[in-house]
Amino acid sequence: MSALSGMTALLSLHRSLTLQSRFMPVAAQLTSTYLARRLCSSSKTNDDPKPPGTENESLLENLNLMGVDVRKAQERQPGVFRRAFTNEQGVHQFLQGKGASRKVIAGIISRYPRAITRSIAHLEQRWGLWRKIFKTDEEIVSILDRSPESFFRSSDNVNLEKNIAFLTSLGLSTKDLHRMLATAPRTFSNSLELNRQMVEFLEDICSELGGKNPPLFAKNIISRNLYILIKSTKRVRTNIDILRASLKLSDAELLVLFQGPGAEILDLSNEYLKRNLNCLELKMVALGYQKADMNKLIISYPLVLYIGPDTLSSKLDCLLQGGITIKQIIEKPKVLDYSTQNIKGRLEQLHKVGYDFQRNGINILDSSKKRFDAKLEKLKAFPEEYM
DNA sequence: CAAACCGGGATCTGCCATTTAA
DNA sequence: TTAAATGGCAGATCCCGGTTTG
Repeated sequence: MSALSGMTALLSLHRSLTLQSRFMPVAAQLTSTYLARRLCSSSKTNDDPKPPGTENESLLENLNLMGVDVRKAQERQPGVFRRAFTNEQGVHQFLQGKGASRKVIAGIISRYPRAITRSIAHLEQRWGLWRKIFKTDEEIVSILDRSPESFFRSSDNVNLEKNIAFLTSLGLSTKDLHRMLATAPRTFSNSLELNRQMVEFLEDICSELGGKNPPLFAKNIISRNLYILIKSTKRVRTNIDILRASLKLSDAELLVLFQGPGAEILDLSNEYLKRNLNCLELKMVALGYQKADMNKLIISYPLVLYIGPDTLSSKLDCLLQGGITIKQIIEKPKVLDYSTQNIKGRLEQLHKVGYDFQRNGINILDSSKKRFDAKLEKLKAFPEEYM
């Protein structure tokens, strides 16, 4: 051991790990290291219940060599550091083999230390399940880098497998599944039961509203809002209630709204949704419009409720100052998609060429930069057509 | 042909609280 | 009793362009 520890300082991390694991062939490590460590520590410190000795120190040393933020890791999951056995070397090698850089691996362990309690066999299996959805290891590594917890929080591979089968059975396309695992990876670590509850809840809503095809309703909502399954049914239910009470639509209209564009706002935090609803109403009333106008806006463009009060307020003011009416915005709400900065810039450019919004509408604001610029060139060349 | 419609793509974790398992 | 597993929460848009329509 002393020769080893003397050398590690000079060796690269990779080599030092390789060297250390020579004492235990990787294959054997999976099953036997737990025992080996146990035996090792108990032989040294017989009846001391919490042997501090070499085990914990070698863990700390390994983690430091890997560049892990040990302090942070200990704060997050102290229990991991009291374990008799951890598999940091195996996990490191595994991730390295999947193409994760040293920095990425360190980040993963720093943020989710429990990762080092997983065995290689377990990781291989889990990785294989993720690979049913992702085509490359790189994709998975990038998700782990972003959200280590999503991959490591559950050790239940059977549950993961069932989740994949369940989500597939809903009629979600492989593309949907791919996007879901990429953007809301936590969904796959949910218990199957939790996911099932949300789906059933959505189906119940459909039935409640007199819908004829609850499974399709649920599927539509999920594919339009990939985050829905990592929200609580309580949250979604409250949002549905809030919208139902505020918009006063018929059941049929609600059905269309929720599985259409409205799906995107079902996962907002309840308070946020309420606040935005209130602020929007205040703003509309202040501008001299009715609640019915607001409802029309929300129904055709529910994402308006996604916009924070300050942003929305300044965006509307900006449009109004540019000579556009609320009525026009209600007709073509997609303009609200664009940033206030963008809108402001475009309004200025259009004013310079004397564009008449009353005559020509505001659709021009809802276009990609390329298309807008092309249009603007034409306006400069043939201004008379628009004056 | 241009305008209008419409959906897609980027991205959404990291922490705390509670329940369950050993 | 401890650690592991699991559930839940807050946070808060913008842009592009393929396809359809007229």
